[in-house]
Amino acid sequence: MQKALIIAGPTAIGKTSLALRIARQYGLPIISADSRQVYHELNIGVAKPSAEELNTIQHIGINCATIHQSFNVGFFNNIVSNYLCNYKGNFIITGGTGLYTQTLLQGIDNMPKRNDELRALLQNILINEGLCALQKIYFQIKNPYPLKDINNPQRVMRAIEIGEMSNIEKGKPVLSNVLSKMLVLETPRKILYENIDNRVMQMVANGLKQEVQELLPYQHLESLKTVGYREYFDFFNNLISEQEAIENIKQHTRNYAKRQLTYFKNKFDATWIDNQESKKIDIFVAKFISHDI
RNA sequence: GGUACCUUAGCUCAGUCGGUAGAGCAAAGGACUGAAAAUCCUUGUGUCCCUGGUUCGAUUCCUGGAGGUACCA
Repeated sequence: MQKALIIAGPTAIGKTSLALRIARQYGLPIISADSRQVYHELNIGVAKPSAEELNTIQHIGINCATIHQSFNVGFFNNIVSNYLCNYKGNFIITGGTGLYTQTLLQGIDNMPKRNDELRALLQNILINEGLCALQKIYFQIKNPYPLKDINNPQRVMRAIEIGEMSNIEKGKPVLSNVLSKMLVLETPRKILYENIDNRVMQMVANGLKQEVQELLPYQHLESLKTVGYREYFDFFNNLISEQEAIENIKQHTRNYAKRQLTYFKNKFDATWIDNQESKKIDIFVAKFISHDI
């Protein structure tokens, strides 16, 4: 049976390097479940694997979109689905975007796609009349998408976009015929936060500032609402010093890592292993990949 | 050395016309099926710098001290 090893965990914990190592060892392709590495314009700030690594090992889900497109889970699902039409071997899934991984496992229901015109309209209502106005629209829907989070403008807008739930069909998970196992890398919180700070400094040393500067004309795109870019935009817009921008990047990356941990903890059935325990990790991987089940 | 202002939650600061105090950020926890590195929710007892005084009662007013900032010398 076709198998997928899923490597998850918070940012800066070493998912990419582990995935590469295993990919080399077993000759497996890597599917990247990362909502920012899809954009070919973003490199340093999204900790993308190097060009050389991308050339040596087959990657799916990297450099497959442009920042001018509003990429989303739907696109991601299709890309992976198409790939698996022709590929029947084992593979690795890695990346920090929990939603993307979850969707592969659980499927995405056949709901209306994103509608940019409607979004623009709703966005206008939100700005001019406030969230209450959007909530009113939502409450008028007869059979609405169930919302737990009525104070979340993004969610309310999406629910309005979905509209009546009556015609929604269940989607079939892309991985429905694949045997999968998930490994979440972990480390004490304090060490994780130190790693994050160090990696941010590494990104700065690698030229993050220049990468962001070149993207300055596109700073308002949704794809650039991304940690590492936003903060440097603030610097280039003379709102904060470069030092402050770097501190903010560290801070926001830590916040992000925490959200990822919450997601992985509560949405998946996974094995958690300390990222230092490479023997344990190797055994886990070998057991899963090598043994016939 | 003189004058003025400041000292309150881990940080930045509100505030109490005298009845022991609250925002933002952080932190921790949580939600999340087409923006997900996004977006949203929950959680705030801290010698209110120290000392003495006035007062039923002081973090709040007054005295003295310590530390800081600015300006003048």
